[in-house]
Amino acid sequence: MKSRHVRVLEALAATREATVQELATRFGVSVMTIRRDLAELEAQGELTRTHGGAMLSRAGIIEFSFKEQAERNAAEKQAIAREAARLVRSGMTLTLDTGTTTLEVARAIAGIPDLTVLTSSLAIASALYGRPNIALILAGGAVRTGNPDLSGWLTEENMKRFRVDLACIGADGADRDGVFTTDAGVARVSRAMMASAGETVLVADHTKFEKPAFVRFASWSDIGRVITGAAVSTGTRAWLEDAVKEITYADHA
Amino acid sequence: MKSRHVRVLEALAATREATVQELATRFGVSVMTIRRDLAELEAQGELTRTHGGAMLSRAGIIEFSFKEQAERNAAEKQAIAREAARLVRSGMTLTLDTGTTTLEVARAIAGIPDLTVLTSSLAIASALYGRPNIALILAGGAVRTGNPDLSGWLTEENMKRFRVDLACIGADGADRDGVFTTDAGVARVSRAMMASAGETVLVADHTKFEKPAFVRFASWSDIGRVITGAAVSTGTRAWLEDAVKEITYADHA
DNA sequence: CCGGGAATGTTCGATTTTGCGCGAAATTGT
DNA sequence: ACAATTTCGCGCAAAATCGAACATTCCCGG
Repeated sequence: MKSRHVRVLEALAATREATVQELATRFGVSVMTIRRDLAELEAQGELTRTHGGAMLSRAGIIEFSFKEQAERNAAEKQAIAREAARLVRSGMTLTLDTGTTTLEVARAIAGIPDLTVLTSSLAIASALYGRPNIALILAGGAVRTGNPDLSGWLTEENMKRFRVDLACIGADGADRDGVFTTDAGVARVSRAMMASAGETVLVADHTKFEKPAFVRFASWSDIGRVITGAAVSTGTRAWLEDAVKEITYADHA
Repeated sequence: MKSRHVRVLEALAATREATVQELATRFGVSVMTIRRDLAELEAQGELTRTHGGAMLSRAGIIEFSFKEQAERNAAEKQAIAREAARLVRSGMTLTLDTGTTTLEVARAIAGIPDLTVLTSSLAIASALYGRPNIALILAGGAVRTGNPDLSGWLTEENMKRFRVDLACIGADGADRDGVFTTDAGVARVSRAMMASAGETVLVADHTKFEKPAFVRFASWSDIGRVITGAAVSTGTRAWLEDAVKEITYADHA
């Protein structure tokens, strides 16, 4: 039933409006069920009901959607994000890398006053869009297919034009030799981010460790701080604490 | 058992949602076991339970919304967009300005093969995201508050780095003296777009004419072609046809 | 081979969701 | 303005689902 709510909204996102009858046959339920769905969604402010159907809410607001990849270890990532947010003070400038973990960081810092955020992720841009307390700068570049983010030479060059207090970067893998990602273009963007930041913090959940991933874009000497989950193995902690000065193990009870 | 948790998430990553029954038969366990799995995974924030099954929690719908008169003259704007799409051939490069009319143009050209689109609008980027036939480049810059688009010096400089076949620009107003918009930053971006395009086409519905709007960002000599609605007054047509070579009046029955 | 604990299966009452009938309300056509 | 048509929503009953308590099976070290 909850899933049908989402589907109704998706249907409306495409056609802008739909009749009760259409939706009922589309989902194979009775009209009364659709009516109840629409009533709830209207109560949530998601749409506006009309006679015989519904249209997208708030007369004249258009909604668009990017698809974000399925997220794993959500609770751990949120705990990591909360720790990362503690590094951020009012008035700071920071860059946020692409990734689901950094997206959680974006959500965690959304309430801090007077921030300037530079990012290459459209997902993060969406999450912070409309916040009056955050000046949001999107690096230009080619939109990657399949992932809502930017990469390419333009993205890199744009990154080099800025200097920020803190770079918050993610990763697809990490081992003794350094930090990895799966996409070469994203790797170059991440390097540019680190180069123009006063401090670099790596946010990565425990599953990323001991798992290399195609492109090594940073060595541990480039990383000033690591925030990860409490579930990292003791074996990993051994060499990690040797390679990086500041390490935080975020705990999600 | 831990492996089943992962496999449940994998199954959901594929189908985005599943019923308890499906999962139970799929893994050869009882429904109660699946329920317990789902309860744990929900506690970890990995998914959202529904009645009868579960769906991905952060199955991320990323939303940009902007408040403008969108439904106003929607049919006319779509007719204009269809005409504009006829100018676009496979293999072309083009820039799309911010605005609801240009957004309709983006939707109209979404099916044309092998296009390269450069835009400053997050709404357009959203509409064209995921299309394999369109190489999408987003100009960098500051995200405007209240409107899902980019402006500022970075946006302008990025625009200057490209040369495209066609620039499709919108407007908030137009009169004998030229073309207007309400935001000075957007005006500068539009100017940069026109400067780097081989041809410029203005798309604007009939309500925009005889209505200046703060910043004049183009004179009629900069505009190669105008596409508007059939409802423009004869008085306006008189001077417009004198100022611009190619004019198309799109008709929406 | 045995015992303890965790995972799984089963039963059954409570909760939620769904569909239908009918009168009220709204929209449309004349 | 009036009437015909469509749509809406409330109450109630049927169906499905959920969750707690208890029984059973599996795993693993001693």
